[in-house]
Amino acid sequence: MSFSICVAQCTDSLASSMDDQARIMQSIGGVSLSGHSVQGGMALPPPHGHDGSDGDGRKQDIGDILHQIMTITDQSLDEAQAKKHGLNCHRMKPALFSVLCEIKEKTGLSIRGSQEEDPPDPQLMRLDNMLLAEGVAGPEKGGGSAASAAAAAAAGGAADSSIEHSDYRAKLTQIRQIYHTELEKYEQACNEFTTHVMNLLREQSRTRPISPKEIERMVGIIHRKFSSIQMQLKQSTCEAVMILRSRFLDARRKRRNFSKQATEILNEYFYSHLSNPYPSEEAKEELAKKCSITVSQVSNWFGNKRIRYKKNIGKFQEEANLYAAKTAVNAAHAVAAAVQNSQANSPTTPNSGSSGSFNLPNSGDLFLSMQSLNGDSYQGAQVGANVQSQVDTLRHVISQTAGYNDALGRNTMYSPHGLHANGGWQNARTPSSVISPTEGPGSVYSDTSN
DNA sequence: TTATATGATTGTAT
DNA sequence: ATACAATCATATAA
Repeated sequence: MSFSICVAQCTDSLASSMDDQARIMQSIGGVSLSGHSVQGGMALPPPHGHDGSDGDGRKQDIGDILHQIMTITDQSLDEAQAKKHGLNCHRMKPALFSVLCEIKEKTGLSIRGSQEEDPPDPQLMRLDNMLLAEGVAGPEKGGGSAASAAAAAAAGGAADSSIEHSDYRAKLTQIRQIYHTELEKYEQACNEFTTHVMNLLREQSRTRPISPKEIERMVGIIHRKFSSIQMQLKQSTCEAVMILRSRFLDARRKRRNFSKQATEILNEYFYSHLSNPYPSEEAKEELAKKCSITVSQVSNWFGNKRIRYKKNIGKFQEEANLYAAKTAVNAAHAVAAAVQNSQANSPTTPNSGSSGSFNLPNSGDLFLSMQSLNGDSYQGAQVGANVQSQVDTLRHVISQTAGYNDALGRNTMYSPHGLHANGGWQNARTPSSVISPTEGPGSVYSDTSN
């Protein structure tokens, strides 16, 4: 797609258009003018200074002029210039010119121009919309190209998500840049060419019958040609974007399973927060760091896990038991320490951090896990209940690592108390503050059905 | 090979 | 914006 093609195409249409005119003129010279009067009623003015009443001479005169006009393009520039000047000064020129104009008007040549206003091409609109949607067209986000590239890089570096996306964005920016410069180039070329042609036609309109309307038409032709070129540009840009997109999508689709360790960590968190498996932003960041994955991957993982767990709790029971036991083992130590600590401090006020704000980094999680293990309701006052009893429960749980399932294949111990039949954990969004008074111990197992 | 598991994407609702 | 649900496409187990 280059300017030269464009010019060539435009020139083609110009040439063909001019051919039309030439043909018309030929027909005028050969037929119409040879008659007594011109079609349309306008008679030729009487030939001044020509003594002969001889019609043949007059015809000859006109024929000469027409011939000169027709052949002017065959001659060298200087010759043509001279001829042109001569013709312009010819005494018959104004009359002939006006006659030609009139005839041309009547021949209906300009009818073709009537259907100019092109309806908005649906395909072009489609392309425009897509480019807009992809952020190629439209306002440039983030200022200049360098700035936006930097912004993309910064976003990719600082915000977790798009290390892989930054590359995509950079490429997209590149495409956009090319698109815009090309577009500008075309616009400029179009304007240049238009003014050039207009000047040319204006210049020629002194010797040829060219109406302003026709110039307008010609400009229309040029513009259409250029816009078709623009469409090609848009199309290829779209294509490039699509290719880029699919390539990156493919790359992202080519998933790799997380490492065993990462899955372990995620599962541990999930099952120890079974009542409310919605890690906060900070928690996600920490998990992401621990698992060496991105935060959005953590989000994805939890999203998938929640939904898949909920969908088939029975299937995950074993896993639940496993991780519950695992966290319990860890908890045992931590709690033991906590017990010692609280005993040393004050028995009546165990760690008041019921919202998971223990001093120890993990103890919040552990508490929740114990609540789950307990089979008791998991909120508020229970958190502050006798620590020793929780330790007992832990021992109990640890002793039966296999667990036991009820008739529905659900373990009676590790069901998520926050999970409700109607659809999930939503009601337990804020674990530390939500209290479910209606839910007594034992009643929590009857509501998980699928 | 098929079947299941799993990470990612998309569309939708809130 | 976030979560959910459905779905895709691959990875891995059978």
